[in-house]
Amino acid sequence: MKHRPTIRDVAKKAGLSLSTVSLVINNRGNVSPGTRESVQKVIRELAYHPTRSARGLASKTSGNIGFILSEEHFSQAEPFYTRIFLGTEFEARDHNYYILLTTVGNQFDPDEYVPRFLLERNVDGIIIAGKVNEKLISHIDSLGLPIVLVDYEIKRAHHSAVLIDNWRGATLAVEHLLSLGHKRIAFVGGDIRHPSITDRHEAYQNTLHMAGVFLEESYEVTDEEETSVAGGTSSAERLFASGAKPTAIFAANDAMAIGCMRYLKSRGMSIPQDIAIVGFDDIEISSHIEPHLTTIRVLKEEMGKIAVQRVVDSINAKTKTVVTTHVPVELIVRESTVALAHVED
Amino acid sequence: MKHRPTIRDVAKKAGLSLSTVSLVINNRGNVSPGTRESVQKVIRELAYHPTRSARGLASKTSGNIGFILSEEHFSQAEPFYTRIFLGTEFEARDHNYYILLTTVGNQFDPDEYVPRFLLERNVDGIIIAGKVNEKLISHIDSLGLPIVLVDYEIKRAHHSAVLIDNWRGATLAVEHLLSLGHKRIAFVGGDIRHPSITDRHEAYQNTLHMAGVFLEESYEVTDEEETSVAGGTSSAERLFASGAKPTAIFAANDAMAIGCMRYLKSRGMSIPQDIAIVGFDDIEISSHIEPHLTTIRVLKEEMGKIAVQRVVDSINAKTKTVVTTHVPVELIVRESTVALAHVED
DNA sequence: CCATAATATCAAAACGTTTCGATGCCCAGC
DNA sequence: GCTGGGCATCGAAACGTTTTGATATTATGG
Repeated sequence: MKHRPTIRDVAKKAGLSLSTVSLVINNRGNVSPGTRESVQKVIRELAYHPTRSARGLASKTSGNIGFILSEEHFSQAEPFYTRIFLGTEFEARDHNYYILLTTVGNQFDPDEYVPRFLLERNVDGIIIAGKVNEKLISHIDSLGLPIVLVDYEIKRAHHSAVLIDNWRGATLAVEHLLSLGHKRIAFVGGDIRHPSITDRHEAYQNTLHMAGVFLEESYEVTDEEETSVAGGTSSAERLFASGAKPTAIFAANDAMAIGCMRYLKSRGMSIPQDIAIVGFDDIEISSHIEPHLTTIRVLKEEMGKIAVQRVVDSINAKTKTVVTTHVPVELIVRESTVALAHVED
Repeated sequence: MKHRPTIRDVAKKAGLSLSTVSLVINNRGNVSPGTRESVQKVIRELAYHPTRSARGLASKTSGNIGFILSEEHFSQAEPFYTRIFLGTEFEARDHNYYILLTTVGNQFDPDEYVPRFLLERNVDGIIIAGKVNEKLISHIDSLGLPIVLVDYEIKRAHHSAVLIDNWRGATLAVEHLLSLGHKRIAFVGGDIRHPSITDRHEAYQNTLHMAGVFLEESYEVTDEEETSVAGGTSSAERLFASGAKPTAIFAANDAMAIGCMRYLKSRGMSIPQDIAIVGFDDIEISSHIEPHLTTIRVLKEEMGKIAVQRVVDSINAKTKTVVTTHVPVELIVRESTVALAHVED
């Protein structure tokens, strides 16, 4: 008996059939309490543990959850989606799943490349973080795998999603600036086609509108390709080149806010005295950069955690139900915002 | 034909046996070029792809690599090992492996808890990051799985390891301070039992010794439990309480350096004018904190990458060979160090 | 030209589970 | 006393590959 014990060994020692042992292992079927207990005893004695691949083959189940992220988001420094991913790793453990990570390009052609774990039937459900090609999503749908979207949304198709309360976050941010006396509040957007950014933009406009503040178009820079630090710098540059004279900037995320700060500093403006600035996401750097950035806190790990719960629910559910969760946000006031010194305008 | 094609379908359509098709798939055995090609053609036509669990069951192989991290290191904020982990995720993709992550406590009792992927035979090799219980390591050894250690080392047992060039890094750091005219250079250590910290400590002592600098024991604080920000703060406090009058501090890692900075600032000392400080690791915060921290850069993602290469090599190798890699380090001079203003002593 | 070796292919067994349908049993209901 | 139905258990098939050993064919060397 050099080999690891198999379910066969357990059955033999317990004097029962394979099927009964299997039923005990999976807590299923009608097994008498006495039998159940004696099987469990034998399992303990032999230190038996079922093999994942055998189990997978027989039950068409993998015990894994696929995590899909677009390549551009999984850059070394990406502080946002990476956190969500780590959140899923934590939570998966408690549900006895493992996370398989893959990245995908912006394009998707099922004849060209399909994530390996899909081809190999190696996942029971999928978590998609951020924006990916919709063809990929419908391809996964056609495989019948449960999908949970994180920080992304698709209008027509119905999928469970874990979303940021972007509208409220952006509203909090702009109201904070308004309450400090700012009126000429610029918006710096990045990739405005991402649903999250779109929402933040609209909430920005709405909040100003409700407050009776009307600004020229030049106060909104929304044609930047990348919602990144570099994008923030170039957006800030164009903002000021356009002739706008903001006293505050609301950036669509912390990366862009940091990019703006970089530009402002390079032009000798001081933050927050000359320009106040608010970000969104509360990535780790934000609390260390100088001045510490006022921002909207998003619970990134929490989003990953919820995503795992959702996808596990879907895997176990017989009936397909979609659930959309909006995780709450919080305004974190730090040093990059201060009351407007002298009221102009 | 509603189902996914199996290897059987391929064999039938190609007019060959299962075995031959399998040989083609795995690029093995003697298959005539013509046959090989026609099989590949059929595979393409049917869009066939082998199933992971079936393959796993038959070949006793999982296609996964286990990543083990101690719980305390996988805290939400842990910026060091998390990076190594992400590095492995990247690299694994290129080798057609997936990474399964698990955390373990400081204690290890094989009768109590064993990582699930070991019980389920769901990994082909193991990467261990940082310090974990040695009993766990020998338990894995007894399973016959290849192990690669990252940022950890065990004297007696021989395992492949990916290590930081701690000696050189610490030497660079201290020499940098010496070259700026500092002599009273304190060392703040944290968990001195971790091999990496030990090495840094010894290199610190050696470098001072070579330079003919001799300091009292009070300049070394090495009895802190945690190599963390909090540990840094409390170490700094005790350093100054001991009567030492350092003009510079070499902290065993960035977290501790940041902790020290926190203490120094709270006591109204200015960095680097009153006290220069050097860290180790170059975590992301270090380039954003004020003043930007001078430190030793460690290529964390690179370490993860190398670890994957090593473990994949070991998996494929018939003969067990151990390889130790020291990844190079680099001194990054930022704002927290400056030449000593007036020479004392 | 024969013996041996290398090449190409195949049939069958093995991998370790889950699941399906069958079977016997005991008990409730009429 | 018979019938139908849940309960507990079982035997066998199924899951989709790889691997092993056999066999037929072709090449190689003396």
